[in-house]
Amino acid sequence: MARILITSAIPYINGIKHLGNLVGSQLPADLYARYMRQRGNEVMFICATDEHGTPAELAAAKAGKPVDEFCAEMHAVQAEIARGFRLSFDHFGRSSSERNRVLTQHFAGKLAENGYIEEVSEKQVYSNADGRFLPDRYIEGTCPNCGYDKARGDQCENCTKQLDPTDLIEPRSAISGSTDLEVRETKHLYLRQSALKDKLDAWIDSKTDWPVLTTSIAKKWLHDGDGLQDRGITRDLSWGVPVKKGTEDWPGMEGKVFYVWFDAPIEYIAGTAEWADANGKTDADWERWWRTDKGADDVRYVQFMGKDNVPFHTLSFPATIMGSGEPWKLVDYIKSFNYLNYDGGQFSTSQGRGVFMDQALEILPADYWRWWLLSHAPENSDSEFTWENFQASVNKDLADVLGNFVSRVTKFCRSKFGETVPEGGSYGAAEERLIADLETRVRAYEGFMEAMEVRKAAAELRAIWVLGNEYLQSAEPWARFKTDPEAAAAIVRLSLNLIRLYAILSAPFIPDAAAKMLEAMKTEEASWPGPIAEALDALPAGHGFTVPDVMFRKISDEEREDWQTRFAGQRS
RNA sequence: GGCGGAGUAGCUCAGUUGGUUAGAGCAGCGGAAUCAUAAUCCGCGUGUCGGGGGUUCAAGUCCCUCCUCCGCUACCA
Repeated sequence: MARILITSAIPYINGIKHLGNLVGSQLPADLYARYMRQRGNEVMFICATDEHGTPAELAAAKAGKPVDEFCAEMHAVQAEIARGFRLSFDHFGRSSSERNRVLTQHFAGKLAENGYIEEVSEKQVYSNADGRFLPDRYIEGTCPNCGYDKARGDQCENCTKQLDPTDLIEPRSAISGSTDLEVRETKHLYLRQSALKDKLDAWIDSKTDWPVLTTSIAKKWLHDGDGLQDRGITRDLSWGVPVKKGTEDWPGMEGKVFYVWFDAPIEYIAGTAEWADANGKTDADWERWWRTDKGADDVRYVQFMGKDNVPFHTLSFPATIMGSGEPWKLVDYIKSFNYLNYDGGQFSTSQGRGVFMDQALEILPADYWRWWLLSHAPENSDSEFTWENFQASVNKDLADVLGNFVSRVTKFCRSKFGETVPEGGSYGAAEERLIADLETRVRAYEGFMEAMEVRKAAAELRAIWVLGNEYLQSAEPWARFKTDPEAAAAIVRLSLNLIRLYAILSAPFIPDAAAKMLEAMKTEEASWPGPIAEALDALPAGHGFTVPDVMFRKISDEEREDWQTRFAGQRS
C-alpha cells in the first residue's frame, strides 16, 4: 500500500468554471484519486478555492457584497457543484483560510531569513477614482503602435505588441473609465527565483518521466532571454494575506498583501491542515503528508493542472519550498493538460461561451460529462468539444454498449430464470476465451490508469465493455435456452458477474452508474479484481439481483439542437 | 517578433528509439441475430500522414524550408 498525495489546481473564486477548466485539473485528478483508493492505497486528495486578488475584489464589488462574504458564498457554490460532479476531495479548502495565512507568512519569513527575498521600489499606476493601484491589464488606452483605442496596459490585443502602461495614449482605468491616474512609487517584495535557477534546472532535468508539455514549459522559463526572472510576490491590495515576516511585522510593507500566486500553491499544504482541523485530526496527521522529516518521505505527490498553470508549479512554488530550507515535500509528478475548445473556438468565461459546470449538471447527470470529458481529455494537444460528438459518444458508449448490456442480461435472466443468479451448466471454451481476453485488457487498463494515460484508459475500459456484448452475441443464451437451459444458465451467470466486474472497473470514470450496478447486483463486494476467473465467481448461483432502471437515457437530436443554440452565445 | 504545441480516413484521435500491405472509435455501406434502451455482433478503409526539398537500403517518424491553426510571452488568475 502506497501513500499518494493528489492536488488539483485550485479554481479561482470569481465565478463558475467551464468544462475546459474541469477537464484540465479537477476531473482527471479525481479519476486518479478514485482509482488509487480502489487499489487499496492511502490517498489524500486536496483542492480549494483561490480567493485573493483584484478580480475577486471586482467581482464582489459588482455583486454589491463585501469581498469576504462574496468569497464565502462562491466557495459554497463551487463546493456544491464539485459534489455534483462527484469530485471526491478529501478536503475542499479556501486560500483565505487562517491556516493559509499563517503558512504563507511563515514561508515568506523563512525565505527572507535565507536571503531569497528582495525589496524593490517601483513605479505603478494609481487610480484616484478607484482608490487602488491598477494591474497593467486594468489600464486601457490608445495603442502607440497601431492606434487601437482599447489596448491594454500589458499588451495590445489588436497588434499584439507588448506594452508598458505608461506607453498608452490617454490611459484610463478599465474598471471605472477614469482618466485620473498617476504614477506612484511603491515598494514590493520579490522572490529571488534567479538565485535558485540552477537548483530548479537540475531538479527539472531529473524529472525524465514527466510529460513533455510540463518540462518544455519549465525549460522555456528557465532559459528564455536572461533566464528565470525574480518575481514580485506582494501587491497593494486589501484582500489577501497581510505581508508579515513569519509572525512579525514587515517594516515598510504595511497595508500590503501577498500576491495570489504566492499564497495559492501554499494552500495545497494549508488545505491539508484544514482537512485535519475539519476532521478532528492533529498536526501530525497532516504533516505526515507534507514534511519529509515527519513521515512524508514515502509519499508520492502528484499534481494536476492546465498548461497555463505549469510555470507556477514547476518553478515558483518549488522555489518557495526550496528557498524555505525546510523539509517540505516537493511534487513527484506533474500531469498537465492542453485546452479543451468549444465548437470551433475557445471556451470563454468572459463571453459566456461554452458550457459551465452548473449548466452541465442542469441538463445531464455527472456521469455523462465525466465519461465524455475524460475519454476526450486534451492530453497530447488541444481537443474539441462539439455537441454532435458528445451526443454520439455518450449514446454509443454509455447507453448502447454498457447500459444496454446491463439491461439485456438482467431482463433476459428475469424472464427465463427469475431474479436470482441461475445455477447449472458449466463454462467451456468460449468462457475461457472471454476470461483470457478480459485478463489482458484489465491489466492493460490498470497500466494506463497507473500512468495517468486518461484517454487510453477510457478506450481500454470501453473495449472491456464490448467484450461482454461480443460474448453474449456469440454465446446466444436466448437460442441455447430452447434446447439446453442449463447451458443458458451458465452463460447468464457469467454475464451477471460481468456486470459486477464492470461496476468496479468503471467506478473511477462513472461512479454513480457503478454504484447503481452494484446495487442492482445486490452486492457490496467491490474489491479490485485479481485473477479474472475468480472475480467472475463473486456472485454465486442463487444470489438475488434486481433489474435496474435504464442506466443512461439517450440524448435526442432535439435536445442536442436545443443545447447547441442555447450555449452558443451569451451566458444568461 | 520570440518560445512551445499541433496539422494523419467524412468526424474525434492513436501511431514507442525511422523498418513488413498506416491504425482505433464514431459516422457510412452490406450481412447475422431478435435477449435488450431500434440497443448488439460480423465484414467492408485508393487516407498525395499540411506543401516542397533533403538524409537513408528504408521517413508519418530525422534535417531544411514554406503554409495554416493554437497557446504562452513573466502585473489576469
